[in-house]
Amino acid sequence: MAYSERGLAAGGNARPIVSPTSDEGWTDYARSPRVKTNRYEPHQVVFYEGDQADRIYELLEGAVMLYKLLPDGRRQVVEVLGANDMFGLLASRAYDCNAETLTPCVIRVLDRKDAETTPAAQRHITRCLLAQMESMHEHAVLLGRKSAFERVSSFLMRFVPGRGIADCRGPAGAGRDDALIVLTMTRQEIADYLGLTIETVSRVISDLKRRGLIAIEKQDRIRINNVCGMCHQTGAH
Amino acid sequence: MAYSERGLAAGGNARPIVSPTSDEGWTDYARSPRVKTNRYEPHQVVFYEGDQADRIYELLEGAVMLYKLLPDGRRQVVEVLGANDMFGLLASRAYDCNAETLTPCVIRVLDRKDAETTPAAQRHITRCLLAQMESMHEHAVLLGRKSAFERVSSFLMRFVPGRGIADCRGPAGAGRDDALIVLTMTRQEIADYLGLTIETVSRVISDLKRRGLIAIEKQDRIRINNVCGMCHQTGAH
DNA sequence: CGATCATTTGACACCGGTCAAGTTTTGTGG
DNA sequence: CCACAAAACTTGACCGGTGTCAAATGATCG
Repeated sequence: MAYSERGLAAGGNARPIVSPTSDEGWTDYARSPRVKTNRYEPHQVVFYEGDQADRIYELLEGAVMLYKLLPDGRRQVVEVLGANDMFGLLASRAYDCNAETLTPCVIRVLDRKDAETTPAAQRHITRCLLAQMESMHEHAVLLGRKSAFERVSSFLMRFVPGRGIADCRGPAGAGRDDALIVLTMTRQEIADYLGLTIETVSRVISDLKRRGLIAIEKQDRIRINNVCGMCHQTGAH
Repeated sequence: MAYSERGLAAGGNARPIVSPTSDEGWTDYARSPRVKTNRYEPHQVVFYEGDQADRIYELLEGAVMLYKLLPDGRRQVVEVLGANDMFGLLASRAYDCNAETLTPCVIRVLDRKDAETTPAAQRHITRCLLAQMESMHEHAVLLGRKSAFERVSSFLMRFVPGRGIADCRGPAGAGRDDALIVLTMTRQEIADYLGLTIETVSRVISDLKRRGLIAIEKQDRIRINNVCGMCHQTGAH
């Protein structure tokens, strides 16, 4: 039995594990006997590309990345998922990606057949897919058309809530316009997500620091000193 | 009234316009009074990014591309769709891409609300989304990690049915292993799809020709002389 | 405090972009 | 069917942004 399964079986601690954003009776689903909720450690593999795909997953807490490998070892992280995202969804019999946690995670595991035959589940899944599809489109632009600077800037802006989107309301008040973001990915993971090398990511971050746009408080805690200024580095404005 | 709408309103010609691959009563949907079927010319815009998204589209015949633009004019084609694909699906209120026909097309136009409330439509939409998501993952690998040669080779292999997939059965018979493919995209569109410039696409194609892997019969008709050989240029083997 | 791993920095090479001709193909009108 | 113009594509020369390889520095954890 995997650690993650024991984790909850034993788990007497009362932390709620039901998704807060339940829409239209979706969480009724969780009452099914075939639904389990598991805890995962950081950097634990949820499934491998090619595995028989008879389960689908709902990420309740934490962050998960999906990635694909080329035979020579090149890796591309194709999606980074957050709370309430679903994954392991597919058209074919086998998963098309590897799924690995970035942080400690709480993940609900559903039987694929159940999910496919429950209308409420269907709606929820479709909604997730639509949102993920939009992210993929945006990411295709990043991978196909943006420079290394723009890629890293776009990546950092992802973590500033409410900013950098189409209708960005600009800085909240007058004066300073900064934000602290906490990275859950290593430089290597960021590089594999942005289609760059680790060295290039590192160089761009150092350069942004040198130019005063950001400050590195800890390796994984970055302060953006001028959110608006950073936004103009993304290529989207 | 747009040309495309008149096209069918007047259209007395008896060409069948119902999708051949109807699953589980999905085509019942087409009987709704709010469903129209339109014809489009090549390079006609179906909708623009930012347009109010109250319709969804089902491509019955032809090919459509979805693309996004950056403010400075850089373009990324994010998806190339074929018969039975659906598009204009979204999470948000406005389309996130531009949609433009590549060839003459027959497109069924559905009311978004209708589609959202019809279970059979839901299933069909979800199925399309799942297939499109897998393509997007594959394309992210191409954009993020493949060389220009690998990108163009992968692109060409897309058009050889049954080959280049995971379980490629290899050449059908003994002896020659060639295939003729007909491109529906210009070099510029291919470049914008593959995240390259038109010059690089042209150079790679010329090089493949020089090395005898392909032959250009007409600008848009390319013969792959050695499908297996081409496949090994894609980076996937 | 030392070992290990992650990250940064430097030097250099090369792939693919840019700019600028050519050349071929397509379309139009006579 | 031909002549011409416009568009699409190809080719060449050059350069710059990223990748590669190697070493130094910094973080983490026993």
